[in-house]
Amino acid sequence: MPELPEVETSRAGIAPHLDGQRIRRLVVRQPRLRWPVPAELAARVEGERILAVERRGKYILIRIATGSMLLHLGMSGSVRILPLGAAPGKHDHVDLELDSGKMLRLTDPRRFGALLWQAQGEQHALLASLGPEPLSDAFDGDYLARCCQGRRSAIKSLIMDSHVVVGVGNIYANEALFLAGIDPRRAAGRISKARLGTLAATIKDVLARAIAQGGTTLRDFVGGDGKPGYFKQQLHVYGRAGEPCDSCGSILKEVRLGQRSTVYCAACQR
DNA sequence: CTAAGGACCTGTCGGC
DNA sequence: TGCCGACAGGTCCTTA
Repeated sequence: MPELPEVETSRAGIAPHLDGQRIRRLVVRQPRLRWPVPAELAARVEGERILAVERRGKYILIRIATGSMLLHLGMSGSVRILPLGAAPGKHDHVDLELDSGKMLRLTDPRRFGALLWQAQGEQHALLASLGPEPLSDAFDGDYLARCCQGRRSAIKSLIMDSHVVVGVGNIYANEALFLAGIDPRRAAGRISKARLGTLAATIKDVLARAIAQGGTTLRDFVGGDGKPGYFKQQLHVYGRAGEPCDSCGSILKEVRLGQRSTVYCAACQR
């Protein structure tokens, strides 16, 4: 479900409800997510006050004095703020109950998400190897060109690699490559530095615009405030195979790259 | 080291 | 209506 804009929308939606709240109880009904929810997590966080709700890549970090809970939404995860006592559904795996009388509920049908613990002053291995934030100054054409140097894999696969840059998933990889006019199948190492500069800029642009629109709602994604995202109306290629290109009218093609659906315009993208 | 494929899990949809 | 395969917003891990 979530790429960076959806995770940021979720973070921003839940943060006002969590900031400064004391954690009354952590209820884990299903610990078997991508990795097991640590058995001692409830004991670590209960009674503690939430100091901040942050984000690194697609991880939401709920910070308390002794460390942070790391929340990843995987493919199908979402979070909602609900009143205490709301009856849980089949896929409502975790509730973070607050003194305010509300709770943060994690729902994740496919269970590719994760809830982990990072002690204060330490960095979890999953975060340690992440690339820069796409909206930061550290991510630019020079950096991207260095990553692409000598690489034969498809540029689309490379920009979706979280060790290169975080937050670019299948929707926005397709969109950014369309906007940059680059064929998603092109070998990363065979693209000019100037074009990679354009690509870095379009990645920033498409992500920033999607965040401003509250993300992309495909099925039932809603931010923590319960509102859907409105970016779907602005998608040029994702989910549009067989339809005409917005720019030139050619029929958009679909191929599979790294087992992911890839849609592009053979006329506009080279 | 790189690149490619499998793995994890459930729900939904299209075709027969 | 029922069954079966393909596919879905992620990404780590294994294999070659």
